[in-house]
Amino acid sequence: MVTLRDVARAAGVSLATASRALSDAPHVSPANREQVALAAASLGYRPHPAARALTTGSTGTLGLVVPDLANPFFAAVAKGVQARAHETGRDVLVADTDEDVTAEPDIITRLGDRVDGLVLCSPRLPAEALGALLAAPAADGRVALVNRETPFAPSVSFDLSDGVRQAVDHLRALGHTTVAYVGGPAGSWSDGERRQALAEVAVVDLGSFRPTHGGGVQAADLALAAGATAVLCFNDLVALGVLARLHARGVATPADVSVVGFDDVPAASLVTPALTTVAVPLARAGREAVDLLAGAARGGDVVPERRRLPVELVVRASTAPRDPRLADTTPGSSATAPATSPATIPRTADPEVVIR
Amino acid sequence: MVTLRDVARAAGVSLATASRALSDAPHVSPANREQVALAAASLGYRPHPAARALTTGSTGTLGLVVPDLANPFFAAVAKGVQARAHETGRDVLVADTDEDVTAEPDIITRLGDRVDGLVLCSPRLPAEALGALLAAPAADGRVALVNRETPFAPSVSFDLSDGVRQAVDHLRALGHTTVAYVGGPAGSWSDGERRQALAEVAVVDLGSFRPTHGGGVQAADLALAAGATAVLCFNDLVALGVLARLHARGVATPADVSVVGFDDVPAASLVTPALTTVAVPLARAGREAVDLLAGAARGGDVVPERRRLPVELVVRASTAPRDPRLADTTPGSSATAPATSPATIPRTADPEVVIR
DNA sequence: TTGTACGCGTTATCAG
DNA sequence: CTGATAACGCGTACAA
Repeated sequence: MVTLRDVARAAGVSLATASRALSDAPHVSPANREQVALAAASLGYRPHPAARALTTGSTGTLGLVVPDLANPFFAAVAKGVQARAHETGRDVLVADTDEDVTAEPDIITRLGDRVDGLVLCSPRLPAEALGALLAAPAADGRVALVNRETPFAPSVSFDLSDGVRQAVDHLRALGHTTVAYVGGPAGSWSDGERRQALAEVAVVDLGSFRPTHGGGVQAADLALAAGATAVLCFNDLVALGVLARLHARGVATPADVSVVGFDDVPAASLVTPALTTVAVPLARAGREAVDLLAGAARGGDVVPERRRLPVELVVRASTAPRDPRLADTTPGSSATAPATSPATIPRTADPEVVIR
Repeated sequence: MVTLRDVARAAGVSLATASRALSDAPHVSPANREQVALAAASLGYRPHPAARALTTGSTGTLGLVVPDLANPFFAAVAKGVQARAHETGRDVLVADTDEDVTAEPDIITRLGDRVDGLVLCSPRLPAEALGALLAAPAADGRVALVNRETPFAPSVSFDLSDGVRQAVDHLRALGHTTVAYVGGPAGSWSDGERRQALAEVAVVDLGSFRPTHGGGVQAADLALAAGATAVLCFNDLVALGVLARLHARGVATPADVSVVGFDDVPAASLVTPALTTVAVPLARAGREAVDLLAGAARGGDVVPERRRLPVELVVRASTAPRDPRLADTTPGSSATAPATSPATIPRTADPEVVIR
């Protein structure tokens, strides 16, 4: 292994000068600077990361924690984090918690010791646990959240409420009066955000479901039972499940019922019918989270920056006018569900149909 | 920050004793051992990774290089690597090369300095470049390959030839006589492996295509033009493209033509019709690659271990008998393509139909 | 069994 | 502008 010592010797200077020359520090004669650069290049010198980390205190490494790398949602975020980190000369240490929320704190702590900053993408971690983690002085200003917000750390999330509005507007414009919402995990920040917008737009809430294909299959039957002609899903995976179940039961999409997803993962555009969905800038969120890490040196009790990225409805083939023959008559006159006053939002696994 | 020094002081012993106690080394009195453990626990001591790395020479970190984290194929491998690394107490540094083969060597070198071992998943890196990387003494026994083989490093790959055989047998059993193969990237190891099996089973080779949805769309028309009633694809993404194009052109799947994919990525089971595909144990490959790293201390010119994992055809809904009415008559009598002697395999981007 | 002291490769401080 | 030299936190010969 070639060390700085070797470079210094070859260049005929001291260790200190060699170090300064290579780190572009001032107080080095142009001549020496060049000699050192030359020697370093010809010897193929590469600084020892651990040694450097020991003295400087910074590792040149970022950490990323996700529940599941194989989930296209997190994969996209990871890709963004990775790209931005590399652009800024840093590497990224990833930890896949495999959806195990209980193991998360330990994993985060362990990772935290080895990195300069941490990007957390843990939708399911309870708020208290998250707060405790963020309270540790070591974490101060060194962690950024994605797809979730907290008073204790900067974050990059999405304008999900607006996404819901765009989707519902789209559906209403197509003449759908009874649209159902297939919710995501109960305590999840992002599901709450979606529901917030739902409160303003009279939708049949089917309850909470696992954010998977299976969850969608389960929800599809409920949506049909509720007489919905359009269903808005927590995410694309769920929407795909709904699509599959609908197809299996012989109801045509989008002729009989329209389906809208969330996230716009790659698979959304590959299925038939291609999924209408709310596109969310996942990779961009990852990139911006990295940038937030750098500028997060909040001295004292400055409120952490919260970025909320815009989302955009992508209309594809899974949505269509409610009924071609009725396309330009007045809608809303034949709603089948009884009008009820807005109740508290049901977030039980046992779906319950209410009008909101 | 709490250092070993603090622990030693709190336990009333020297640094050396504290160090030994914590690393389960011998020559420590039970009493002291306990005192140290207690002190460490109460102080919340966590060894400084960089300091440890500096003295021991090992970082407790593994590296993983993939072309695209968002590709479900690599995501699955990454997940396996991650899981196994964590089980063995190590972290993993991932590098997404973003399909940029030219940048790969640098990325690998950079990463190589920061890790104890490297798992390489670079299907497109030219053999010479790979050889050069592996020739570096620093790489000796510290890198394992996934989905690719070389004489210079251990590897975990798949029995792709057998997969092709299983797929073709399945198709033949269903009465298909004209089956087309949609190839992957020309120089790719795994495409070569598939083609090796094709040489034995008379198939219409459509040539090489980009391993994407678009590649499949492009190939579908060619398959139709070639009069194929069944098409075997390089991977699931391509197969999905074929499916989509077929659907768009009004040819029914699997009634008119059967489609088989490769890899069994999650999306394969989510589409309609669900894709018949050759399942490949991606995550397992990732895990085993990690294990190969550990035992790869090959002193001298021992030949590196090559593991080849079994694959399995998963029959779903995208394949069916060629023609229900002819299901039990003798097949092969009405092949439309002219019989030609096996020629060299066309691997140009300009597809060329040949009988093999 | 225990403690002292040195070294790992760099950066940073402080005289020259 | 330059060069000794002291950390950084830990592991480990070596001596006690």
